[in-house]
Amino acid sequence: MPKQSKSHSNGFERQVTIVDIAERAGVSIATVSRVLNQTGRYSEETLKRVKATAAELGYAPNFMAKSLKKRQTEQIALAVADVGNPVYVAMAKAIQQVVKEHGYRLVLLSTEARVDEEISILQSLAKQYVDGLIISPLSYGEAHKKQLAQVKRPVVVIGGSPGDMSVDSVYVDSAKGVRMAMEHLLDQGFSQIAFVNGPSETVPGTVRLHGYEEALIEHGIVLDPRLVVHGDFTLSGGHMAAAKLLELPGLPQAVLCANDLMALGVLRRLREAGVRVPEDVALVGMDDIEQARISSPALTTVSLLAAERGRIAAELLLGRLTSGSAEPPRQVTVTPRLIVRESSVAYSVNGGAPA
Amino acid sequence: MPKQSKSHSNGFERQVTIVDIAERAGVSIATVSRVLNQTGRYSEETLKRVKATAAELGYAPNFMAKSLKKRQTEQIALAVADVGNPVYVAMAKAIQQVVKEHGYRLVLLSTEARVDEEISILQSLAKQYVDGLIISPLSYGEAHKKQLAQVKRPVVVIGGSPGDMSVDSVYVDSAKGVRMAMEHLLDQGFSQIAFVNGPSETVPGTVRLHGYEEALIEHGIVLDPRLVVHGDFTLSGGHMAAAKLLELPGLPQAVLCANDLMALGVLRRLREAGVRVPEDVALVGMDDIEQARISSPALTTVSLLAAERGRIAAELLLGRLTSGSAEPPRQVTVTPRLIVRESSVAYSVNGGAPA
DNA sequence: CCCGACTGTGTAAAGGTTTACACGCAACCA
DNA sequence: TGGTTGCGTGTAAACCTTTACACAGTCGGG
Repeated sequence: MPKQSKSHSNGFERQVTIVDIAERAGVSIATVSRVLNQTGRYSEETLKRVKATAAELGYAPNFMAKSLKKRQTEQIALAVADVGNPVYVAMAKAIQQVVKEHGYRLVLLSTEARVDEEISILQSLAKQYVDGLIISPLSYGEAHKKQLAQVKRPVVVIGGSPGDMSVDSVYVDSAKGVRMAMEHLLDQGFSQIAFVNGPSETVPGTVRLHGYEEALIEHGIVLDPRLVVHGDFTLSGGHMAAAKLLELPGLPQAVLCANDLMALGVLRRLREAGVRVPEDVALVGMDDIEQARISSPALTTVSLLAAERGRIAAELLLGRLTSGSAEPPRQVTVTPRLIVRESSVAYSVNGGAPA
Repeated sequence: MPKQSKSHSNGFERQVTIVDIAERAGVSIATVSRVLNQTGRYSEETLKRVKATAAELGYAPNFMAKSLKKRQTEQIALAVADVGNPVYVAMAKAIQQVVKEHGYRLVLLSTEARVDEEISILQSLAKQYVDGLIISPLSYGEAHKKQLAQVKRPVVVIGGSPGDMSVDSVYVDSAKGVRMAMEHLLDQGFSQIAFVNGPSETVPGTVRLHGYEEALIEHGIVLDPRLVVHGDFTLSGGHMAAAKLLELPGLPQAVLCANDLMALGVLRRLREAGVRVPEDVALVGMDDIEQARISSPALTTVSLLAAERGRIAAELLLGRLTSGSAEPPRQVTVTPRLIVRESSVAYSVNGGAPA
C-alpha cells in the first residue's frame, strides 16, 4: 500500500530522493537502492517498477550522501605548480583521460610553486574530498616526506628522488637527459657549451646541473662558471638568461637549456641580437613541448615524456584505489629520449661542419 | 564506474570526528561544531579547550558530511572541449585562480568536443557534486538550451549566442575580431585575402566566416570561394589548409586564420614551401595564445581575451553562488583587440597600436 | 511433515556534520 | 521579588545513502 507523499505544499523544490521513489513504487528504500545499484536481490517485477518510477521522477543520486556512506568520492586530485606550464598541461591531459575512463573526476589544484601550499594540500587530504592525489612537487624535502608518511590516502608523486620508495612515484632521469643532450653537442665538436639552468634550489635544477657537470667531466672539459646561468623555467627567464650570455666576451658554441620554455626565450633573445641558430649557436632544450616542434628553427630537445608520466601516475593511483593498498610502493622510471631537430645541427643547413 | 573494492576491512584507523573531540573536551558535539566554525556563541574557555583538543587529536573535518548537510560542495566544475588547447588552458588558469581565492576547488571536465558529453555533464549537475558549472560549448543549440533550462545549479556559459539571456554568459564578438583583422590587412592594400576557417558546423566557425564575408562586402570585394579553406582548429589542420592554398594558381596576398594554432600551422607549411612571411604573404591569427608572441615572425593576432573571459565567468558564477540566484541572467560582452606584430606588416615596423 | 536453504523484501543503523530549539543560569530592572 | 534578557550549552533532528540483519514465504529433500 503506497503511503501518501508528504511533500506537497513546500514552495522549494526539494531534491528527489530514493524515499520518494520508494513511496511511489510501493517498496522500501533498501529495495530502491538495491535495484539502482544492481546489488543484492530483487525480482524482475520490482526492477521494472523502480526503474520506471526513478525515470519518471527524474531521480539523480546524491553524490555527497553516497560518498559519505561509501567513504569514497570518485574524485582524484592533481596538484601542480603552474596550471599554465605546457609540461603540466600535457600531464594533466593524460591523467584526465585515464581517470575519466575509470569513472573518476579530476580536481585541479595549483600550488603556485610554493612548498607550504604543497604541504597544506597533503594535509587537506584528511578532509576526504578526494580518494587519491597525484602531486608533482618542485622540491622534495623532509617536510614532504614527513607529511607523506602521515597521509592515509594513496598518493603518487611525479618527480621526487630516484630510489625513494616511501610512496608510489614515477621518475624520469633528467640528469641522464642532460647527458644525452650534451653528448649530442659534444659529438659535433662543440666544447663551449653554455647551460641555462632553472633555480638551483629546485629538484630539477640541482639534478640537471649535475648531469651537465658529469658530461663535462667525462669529456675532460673544465666547467666555466660563466657559462652557467639561471632562469626560472619560463620564457622570459630564458630571455634574460640569454642576455647574460650575450654579455660574455665570446659567444658559446652551443646553449643547452633546462627546459624548452627557456630555450624558446633564449632563441628569441638571440634572434633579437642577430645571432643565427643553429649557424652561429646550437640550441637544445628539454621537455619536448609542442611549441618546440613548431618553432623556427624547430627545437632539438630531450623528451621527458610528460604525458606518459602522467598516464603512468594515474594508473598507479587507480591501481591503489581499486586493489588493496597492501603492496609496497612502486617506483616507475622512464627514460628520456633525445629528439634532434633543426636548432642543433648546423651542417644540415649550410653543409659545413663546425670547426 | 570505479570498481568496487571488496569491503576492504578498514575497521582500524577510524576517522577522528567531532564526537571524539566532544568526549575528550567534555562538551557536546554542537559546541564543538560551533567553535570550529566560529558560529553561534561559546565562551572563551570552551574555545580554547576545544581547539586544543582538536589539534591534539589531529582533527580534520569530513567534507562529505559537511557538504551533505550544507548542500554545498565548495567545488565548481569547468567543462571544455580540449584540455590541451592553449585557449582553454588560459581560461582554466584564470578560473582556477579566482575560484581558489574564494575557497572553491576546480573540477576539470573534458567533453572531447562531443555534444552528448556536454549534455550529460549538464544532466549530471543534478548529482550535486559541484555547486556550479562553467561550460564552453563548441556548438550551442536547442539541446543545450533545453538542458540548461532544467538545471537547478548555476551555470555560466562562455561562448553561446549573443543576446541569449537564458543563462549567465560571457561573450566575445569574434566576428568583429575577424573584421578588425580584415581591416588591418585591407588597409595595407591587400585584396586577395585567404581565410582559414574552423569547421563550419561549430559556432566559432560560422560566426567568423560571417565576419570575413562582411568585411569583404564592406570593401566591395567579391568572395572567392577558393580562398576559403577549412581546418579543425589544430596545428596540423592549419598545416593541411596551407597546403590547399599553395595549390592555387597564385599565392594570396594575405592569410587570415580563425585561430592562432592554425596560423602557426600555416606558417610552418609556408616556410617549408619557401614562402616568406610577411614579405611574400601576410599572416594573421586569432586568440593571442602565448606561442603567437614567441613565434618567428611574431604572429599578428586578434586577442579574444581567453583569460579575461575565464575570470569574468568565474566571477559571474561566484556571484550567483554567494548572493541569490534571484537576479535575471547577465551577459557580459568583451571586445576583441587587434595585436599587430611582425607577421602581417611587410615594411618591418615592429609592434603597433590598434587603430 | 519437518527442516533447511533460498528468495525477495523491510527495518534500522550507520556515516559525520550543521542547526533549530530548548534549557539552565546569571544579571539586570522595576 | 518576579520577570525579562542574554549567554552558553545540550538534545535531537535532519541531510541522503548503503547495508547488516531479520523476517516471511516457497520449495525440495529426507
